[in-house]
Amino acid sequence: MTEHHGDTRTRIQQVAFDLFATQGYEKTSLREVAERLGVTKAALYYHFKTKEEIVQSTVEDYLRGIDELIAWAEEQPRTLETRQELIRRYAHLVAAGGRSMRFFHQNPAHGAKLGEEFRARMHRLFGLLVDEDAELTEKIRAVLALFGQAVSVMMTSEESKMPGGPYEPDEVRKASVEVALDLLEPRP
Amino acid sequence: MTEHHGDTRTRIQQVAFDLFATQGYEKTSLREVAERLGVTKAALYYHFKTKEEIVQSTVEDYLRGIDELIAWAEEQPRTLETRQELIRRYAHLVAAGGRSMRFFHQNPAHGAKLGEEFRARMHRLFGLLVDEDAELTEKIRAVLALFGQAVSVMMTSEESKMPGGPYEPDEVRKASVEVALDLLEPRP
Amino acid sequence: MTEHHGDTRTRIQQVAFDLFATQGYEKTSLREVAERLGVTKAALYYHFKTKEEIVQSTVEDYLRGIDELIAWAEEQPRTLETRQELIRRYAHLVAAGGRSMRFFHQNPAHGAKLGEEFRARMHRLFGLLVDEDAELTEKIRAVLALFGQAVSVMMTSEESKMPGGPYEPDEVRKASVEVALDLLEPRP
Amino acid sequence: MTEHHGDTRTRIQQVAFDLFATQGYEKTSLREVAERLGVTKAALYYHFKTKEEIVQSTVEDYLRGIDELIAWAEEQPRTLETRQELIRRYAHLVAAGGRSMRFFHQNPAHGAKLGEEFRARMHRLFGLLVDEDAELTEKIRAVLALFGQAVSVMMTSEESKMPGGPYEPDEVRKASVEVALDLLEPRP
DNA sequence: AATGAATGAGACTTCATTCAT
DNA sequence: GATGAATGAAGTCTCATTCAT
Repeated sequence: MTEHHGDTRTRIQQVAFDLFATQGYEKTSLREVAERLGVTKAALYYHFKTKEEIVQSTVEDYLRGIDELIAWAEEQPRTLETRQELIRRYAHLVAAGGRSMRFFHQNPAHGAKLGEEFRARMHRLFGLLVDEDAELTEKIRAVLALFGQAVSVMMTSEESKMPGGPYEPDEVRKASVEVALDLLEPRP
Repeated sequence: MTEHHGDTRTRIQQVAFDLFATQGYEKTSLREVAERLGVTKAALYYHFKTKEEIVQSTVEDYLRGIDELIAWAEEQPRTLETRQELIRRYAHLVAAGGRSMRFFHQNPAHGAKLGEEFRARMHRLFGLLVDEDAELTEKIRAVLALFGQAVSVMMTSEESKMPGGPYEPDEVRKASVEVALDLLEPRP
Repeated sequence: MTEHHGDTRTRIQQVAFDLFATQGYEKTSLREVAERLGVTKAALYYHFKTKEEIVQSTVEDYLRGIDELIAWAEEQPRTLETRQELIRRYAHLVAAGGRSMRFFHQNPAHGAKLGEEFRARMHRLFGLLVDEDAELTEKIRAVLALFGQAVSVMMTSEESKMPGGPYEPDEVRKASVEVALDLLEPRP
Repeated sequence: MTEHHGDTRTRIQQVAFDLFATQGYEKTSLREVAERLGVTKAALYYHFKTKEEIVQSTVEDYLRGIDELIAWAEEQPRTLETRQELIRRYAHLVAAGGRSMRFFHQNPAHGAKLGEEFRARMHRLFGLLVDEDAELTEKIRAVLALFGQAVSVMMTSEESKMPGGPYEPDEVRKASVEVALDLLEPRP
């Protein structure tokens, strides 16, 4: 579905997202994006109808990935094995999501539309990990298992230098999954 | 230390923060805050020199609390017992922080100054929980033990309805601490 | 006519005028004046009805002095001797005017009222120094004879450090008068 | 060096400066400028980054002219002949300066930057006209020779109607130069 | 495929001023 | 004699967006 408008389009998305993730969506003006690309603001409007659309188009794949994951999980039996696989797959999504994923977690309160869409998906994932009548501690464990995947990616990024780091993305993903699986392990 | 400017000052902080936490700092205009309070924008400027100052002044206590916690921990022996107590105390801070804490976690990329100050503190807490040469999984566990406290508060708030909820703040705090302590438990 | 409202009134005038002369009337806010005095803005309004009134009341004496000079000159015969005495007296006024005089010359475009009143007086003084059908060079000499008195005072002030200075006010006044009288001397 | 932004840019400078010179920089709002041009305020900001920049860009040529004059004079022998030529050239600059020059002399206290830059140049010109250890009267004569050029231009302008006027700009320039040269003439 | 010029809305902020106490 | 709290008007500036070229 990603039309091939040359590569300016892609460069816009990249530059815009790096800025969005660093400074926030609101704080980043299209003037800034345009300047950094060496084009005019108007050029951005040739490729995208609105500022929001830059976000949407970039984030689309990521959201679709989550949707597919949800769809898959809903067809599986509600077993521990499924839950574990869910985490494993989600970790891959998050790791691949890169920019997109960073954006969501850095701009949670980001103007209604997208923010809400993202939160909705998180809730459904959560619902797939834990029963409504489960113990509170179990619920918290589930939330952390989920959030843990994002946190790990953040820890990897250059800016938020973590002591001992930096780590290889893959190494981090494996470790977070390990921690998450442990969190999902049933307690006596 | 908070001067007694009557109570308009306090009302401004409350209204402003509820809006900041809900819609984000940038998306919330002082016009909105003023209208909701039934005063003019200029009135806000009588009490605070700048929009940022509304945030700063409100968040001050919370940050100071963390600073004190850090100071305390740095004087303790680096034992498991200390780390556990650190989490317990941090959980109390977060629970009491309410508005302030919500703001930080919802606006992490918020304009340099405050955002950075907050992140710096998180790093120091992290450094107190785990050694620099520890296993990566242990580090991730530490981060989650910390973030877990914030996540819990969010789960309590009305908007982000969590299935089975809402829960009592106290109940949630205890549960998150339990999960966190478990995460800190040394693995073989 | 200067009521004796204690001395706060006078202190306000002094502080205000130093700021007006340094930064300009518009650039100086009453907040600044009040702060430098250690009182509230509202206090200024106890002593003066408006910002403009601070100026008016302070400048009053100076303008009245000029008015009297004009009145005096208009009763004298239109001789060189009179013109010379006019300059001498004007030089004294300017030297005594200090703050007031500085203000006028630093804020010539200052909002209609006062600025215009001042300019009108300059014109009348000018008319007393030179005939309407005189040579253009003679007119220019007259203007400079007049302006020269103000310029001298400015040269004395600390900020606009003049090489070789600073000079004694009195010394400067005498020198400027000398130059001015020379300018008025009839040319062949 | 002045980029060719079409001619709106130039119209802005003209309209703005006429207002600045008439009412002062502070008293003139960009709303006023925009209205008089039949554009929106935002249009001004397309052409100039700030209100101050409108001034700067317009005044640039004038300041550069003075700089060149100073540079020239500093390479000449310090003779009476040089000083006289300095005045002649300065008179031309001032006459050509028109709007720019009017602005400086009407807004001497204008916000630090530009005002200070202008004053600095005046000081250097002054230093070129007179030795540091000269008689005080000689210094005053030099200052008047300099200021005289500006005063003349002001006298020409429509608003400050001078009796017997209005005069031709060129006629005025010649007369002021004559007066100035006389002021520079060495006294016994 | 992109630019130059412009707009309308609205943001933060500052100011002179008022008035009950 | 002065303050604390507030206001209304206005100011500078920024932004997302449009459109003819």
